[in-house]
Parts: sequence; structure tokens; C-alpha cells
Amino acid sequence: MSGVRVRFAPSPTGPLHIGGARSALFNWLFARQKGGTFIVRIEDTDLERSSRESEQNILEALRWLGLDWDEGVEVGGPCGPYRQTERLSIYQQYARQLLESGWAYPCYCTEEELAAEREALLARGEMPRYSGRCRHLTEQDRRRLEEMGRRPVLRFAVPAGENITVHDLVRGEVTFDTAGIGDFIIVKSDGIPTYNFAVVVDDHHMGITHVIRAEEHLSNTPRQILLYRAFGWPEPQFAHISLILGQDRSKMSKRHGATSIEQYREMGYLPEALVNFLALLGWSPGGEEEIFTLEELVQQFSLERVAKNPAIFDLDKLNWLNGHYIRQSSLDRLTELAIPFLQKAGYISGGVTPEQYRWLKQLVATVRDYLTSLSEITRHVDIFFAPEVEPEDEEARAVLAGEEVPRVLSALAEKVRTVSELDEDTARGILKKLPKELGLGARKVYLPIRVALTGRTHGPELYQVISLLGREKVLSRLGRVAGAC
RNA sequence: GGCCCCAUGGUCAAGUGGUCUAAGACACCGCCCUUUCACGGCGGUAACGCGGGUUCGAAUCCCGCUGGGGUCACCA
Repeated sequence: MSGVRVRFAPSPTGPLHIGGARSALFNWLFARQKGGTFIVRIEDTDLERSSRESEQNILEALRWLGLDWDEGVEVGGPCGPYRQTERLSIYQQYARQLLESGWAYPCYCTEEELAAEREALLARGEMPRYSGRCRHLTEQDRRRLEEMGRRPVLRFAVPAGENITVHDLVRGEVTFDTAGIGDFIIVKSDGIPTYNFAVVVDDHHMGITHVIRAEEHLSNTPRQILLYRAFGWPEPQFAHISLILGQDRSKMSKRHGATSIEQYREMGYLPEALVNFLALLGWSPGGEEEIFTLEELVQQFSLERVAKNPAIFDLDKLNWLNGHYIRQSSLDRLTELAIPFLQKAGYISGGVTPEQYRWLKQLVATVRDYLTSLSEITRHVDIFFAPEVEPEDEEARAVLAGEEVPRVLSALAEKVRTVSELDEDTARGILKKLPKELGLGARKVYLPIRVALTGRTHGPELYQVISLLGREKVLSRLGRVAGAC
């Protein structure tokens, strides 16, 4: 057990995002590799947008991905509570400390005043930043403002003319001038701390040694460092990983399509595919291997091999990985996963009997090679559920118009009628002998059968199709086409 | 706009001054396997943004430019 302590600290304002999941994964991998502690803390200080529902969604997504946590919400731990709204008294205590030491001061400006100030600054072509005018209010001023009913926020007094250097594990040294940082709010007028303040207090109290998070937080880091210094606390190590971008190279958002883990789960992606994919987005192993289990990732992961440049979310690669894991999975698991999709499509209803399950398993076995995600299964199995079959296009119709077709189909029907059970081996046996018996080429025999049975010119192995369809359906479909001829 | 980050094929990326006439993967194309499609196997097309330096030598170091991104909230 090393001293490494890392955390994933989502704000529960929506489902777990792809980017958030990757941050969680990197933190988790780092902790597991170092024998450290992985903590999940909920940053719900945005009362307006936070919800327990989102929190649950996020936690469930983490569990689904296989990322378990040692301390945090729901599991507890020595540094709790792990929900920021339950730590309010802790923040109050430290806010007071900052106020007393002169690092913080109350600001009575209204949002309107601030907006006007911002506009004026902008109009003059200057940076929109808080002027710090409440910094030098006298006691009387404050009393007067309070009597007017104004509820102050607490601002941090940013020292002028200092350079703050972030020692970042992936980016190296990044320096910021405090001249570019306005006095930022640490406690809102309703007494709730802001992000920058709460993270510092919590990370310190939870003994966080490494802060691994997305690059969008890099420019917040100097503010946080200022806070660490004001308190006289040691800084953790920082590691800012680059963003995941959409196809248009801007930060992934809703308009880029599915962005939450939940959505991918619902589309039939496997957690191991997502984990593998996310790990490869921004991190790369030395070698040429691309397929990794969670355990292998724990072995090989390292912050040194995390790339600095942003990565574009490549659905094609996710699909390839998912297809790979689908082909790798056990048939039982795939069948279980496929059932909801088949139910939603109306192919099966109610419970599944053991007999049905055996058939479904066979169905999954015959179409799994086509799948890139489980949701696609419906596209490939419709032919087995349709009451009747129509040639899907001109090509298919042309196949059935062939001269020898009636002969081929009735020969097959004849054979099928003679067997009692139509398992795959039986079907294969019948099929195999057919061309020779009819004196025709394989294509001349199999293609018409395929079209008669499925309406399509492409599809799974014929013997599998026949076995899955069963005697009755095979005979009726064959008969229907023969009758039409 | 200020500040900050980034820059190798369409995409993910290896590469840390010479072994780079630049790896691997996805996608794409071709061939093979095969009754079809898919799977699988084999092969191919395709990249160091631009301009200056430094150096005997630069994808690798420095500067500038360009391009992209992030951030400047009583959101996190």
C-alpha cells in the first residue's frame, strides 16, 4: 500500500460523460497500479443543477465500467462525508480563517453591477475581470451595505504581480501571472463554497496526493495554488490530461451525438470495449498491442505515457473494439444482453422459456460476427421472425426467376420433410449433397434457397439459417415461393 | 481579445538529435478463405503545418508565424 491517494470528483449535473469516464479511469488505473486509494467525491455545490438522480447515474456508470472505489460516497471512509453539500461547516471554518488572515474579503457587488462593469471593460477593449473594488470597503461601508439587505460573497484577494508555476506531470511547468487573475469568489452569497475553494479544502483534507483531471482545469490551477499557499498547505501533484474532442475538433458536447456512458451502454456497447477505447484515447502503451483488459491496463498504465495533444473521439475504432469484444464474449452473456433489444423490437415478449433461450442462444451465435454493437442485432435477425418473406430487391427477385429454381426448392423441401429434427448438422448434411444430386453448381443451388428463405442475397451460413428457422417455417417459405413460380 | 495548452497519415498514435527512404491500430482499397455477406488472414494507399535558427546531422532543441483547442461565471 503506497501513499498514493487520488480522486474522481464529478459534479452530479448530468450523466457520466465520456470525458469524465476517462478521467475516472486514469485515476483508477493510477491508484490500482500504485497500490493507492481511489476516492469518489461528489461536487454538488451547484444547487441548481445538481441532482441525486445524476449522482446515481454516475455511480452506476462507474460500477458498470468496473471502476470501484475505496473511499467515497456510499462506501464511506475516514475523510467523509464525501458529498460537498454535507461538508458545509468545514468550508465555513476555513472561509473564516481566510477572512481573518486577510486573504479573503466580502464583496457586495450585485450581478447587475458586475455585468455593467464587465461591459464597460469590454467596450474599452480591456479584459473582463473583477476590479477588486470591494477590497477596501470600510467597516461602515459594509454595515451600510448589509443594512440595505445585500448578501455578500467572499472573494479571495489575489496578490498582484506574482508568477504561479504549476508543476504538471504531463505538461511540465506552466506559469501564470497573477495579473491575469481577478479576485475570484470562494463563497457564494448563499454561503455555498465555489468549486475552486471546495476542491482545495477537500483535496487537502482527503490527503489527495495526485490531482489527475481534464485540461479544462489547468487555468484554474493557479487559483487553487494560491489557496494552498494562503493556508500553508502542501500542494498535490497535478496532471492535466487533454480533452476529448468531437469530429469537428471542439470539446465533446451533446451535438456530437452520444456523449454519455449510459447512452453507449444502451446502444449495446460492452464495458470492456469502452474501457479499452478510453484508455487508448490519450494514453498509449509502448508496444503494438491494442487490446487490453482492465488488469493489463493496471499493469501498463503510466502518467509518463499520457499524450499532451487532444484526441478526437473516433467512433469507428470504438466499434471495432466493441465488435472484437462481442466476438470474444460468451454466448450466454451475449444472449442475456441481446434479449432486451429483441424485446424492444417486438420480436419476443414476456419471459423467456428455457427452450426459447436455447434457440435465442443459437440465434446469437449465428449473427454475432455481424455485430458492432448489440443494438444492431435486430437488423440481422428480422428474417427469422418475419411471418413471411419478400425478395428485398431486384437482384433477389431475379434469383428466384431462375429456370432451375422450382426444382431446387422442391428438392430441398423434400429432404426437409423426411427428417424429424433440423439441427445444424442435419441441415448441413442435406445442403452439402444437394448440388451433386441436382447436377447444378453450388451457387445455382444455394443462392435461390437463401433468397427463398430470407428474401436476401446475403446473410449467415445457410445451414444455420435453416436450423434456426425450423422445419415448419422452412417448408412454408419454400412452398410460398414455389407456388408463386 | 488577454492568459494558457497543443501541433506526425482521415482518426488514435510510436518516435525523445543520427538505427526514420517514420512503427502499430482504426477507417479505406486489393487479394485470400468461402455457396453469399460478415469474421479471419495477407498486402497496399496515406503523415512529421510553415519560416527561420542551433548542430557535422532535426519529426526530435530554440524563436516566430499559422492553425486548432481550453479558460476568463455567485458552473464545475
